[in-house]
Amino acid sequence: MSTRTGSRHSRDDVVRTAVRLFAERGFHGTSMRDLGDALGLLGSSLYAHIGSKSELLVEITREGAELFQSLADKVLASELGPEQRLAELVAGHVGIITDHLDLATTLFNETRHLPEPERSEVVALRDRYQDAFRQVLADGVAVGVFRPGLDSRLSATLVLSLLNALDRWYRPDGGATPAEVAEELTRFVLAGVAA
Amino acid sequence: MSTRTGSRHSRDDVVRTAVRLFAERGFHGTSMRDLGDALGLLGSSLYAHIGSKSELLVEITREGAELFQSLADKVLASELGPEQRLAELVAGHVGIITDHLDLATTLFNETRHLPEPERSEVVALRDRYQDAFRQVLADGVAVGVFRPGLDSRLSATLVLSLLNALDRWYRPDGGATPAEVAEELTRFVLAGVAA
DNA sequence: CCTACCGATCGGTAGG
DNA sequence: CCTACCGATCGGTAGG
Repeated sequence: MSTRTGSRHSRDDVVRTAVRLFAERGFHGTSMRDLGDALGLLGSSLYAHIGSKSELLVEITREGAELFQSLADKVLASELGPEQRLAELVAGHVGIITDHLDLATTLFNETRHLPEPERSEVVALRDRYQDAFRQVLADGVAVGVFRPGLDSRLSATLVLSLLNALDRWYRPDGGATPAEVAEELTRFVLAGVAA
Repeated sequence: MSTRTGSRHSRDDVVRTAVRLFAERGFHGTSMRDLGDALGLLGSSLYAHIGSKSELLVEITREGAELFQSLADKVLASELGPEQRLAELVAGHVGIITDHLDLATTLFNETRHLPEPERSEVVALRDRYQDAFRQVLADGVAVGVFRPGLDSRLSATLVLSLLNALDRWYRPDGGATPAEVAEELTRFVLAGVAA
């Protein structure tokens, strides 16, 4: 429904529309003609803006992975204690997903369809991110605010399981605001690891 | 690596191989020729056993959804209290995923690619299953074993977020046995809803 | 289960 | 960004 007359699209328009379609139908479920249709041009015309279909996926997943990585860097550089750090990670994570729902969905579901070496790079970023959670949990155990004997690796996996599933059920027009969701998730997570 | 000489495949061989490939590469990332290759025959030969590619996905997702539904039916028919019911649901859910990993992965990731009306049917089964969790949580609040004021709908979503993510990280050759995973998940879930 | 195909669609390019 | 294509691959069928 965008104005057609005289409207040329930017490369960014193409990327943003690709994020939406990849999230809705999957990478292999979206053809370049689908993407062109959504923008009001031919599939072949997309190649004036991009080099290839997989380039789009690379760009999208990398951008998503970097959002999470920036959050971890910020929290780890802070002066907060383990409990506050965990709460900041949870709230920040929820914020990224609620603000960039299609980006997160595409990152979580389509990373496996990335070509190498980009797939391995995104997986490595994800592992680094998960390790930030593991570190914060281990620190909390060490200073006694989290349960003694807690398996920090497994617990990081469980916390991220909870957080990453958000893209599967959170909808902006749903009952809860992002802040309410973050609060509820924080409560659940802290209960799960509390001393 | 199956014996090739004189070996004809059953329809079930085709379905089981499809589950594996759909889990690994996704429905749209798996061609009928891929599937034939994995079985040692031509893509076109598959049509001696099945009617269509989407029929395979329908059968696979329906089978998966029914496993979970059977669990819910069994637990709801039991004489257990809410806490024990929740523990049985968690343990049973973990058992289904660890015993049928590719089936669960395909159910969770590929349901959206189902044709209608089958997609809606599977979604309805999933909603019924989720409602079993919601009911058990609400009962537990009513009798005082779960936290007063707990939002049973949201909590059911969170519990299932935790459980369904299992297919993303559980590996049979990983560090933890299914029983250990179930125990850890039960602990985490019960902590999250405890009074 | 293979041979021999089918029309449709795929990602992508040359040239303007 | 369109016109006019390309070879490759898609799901699927007829006939044996």
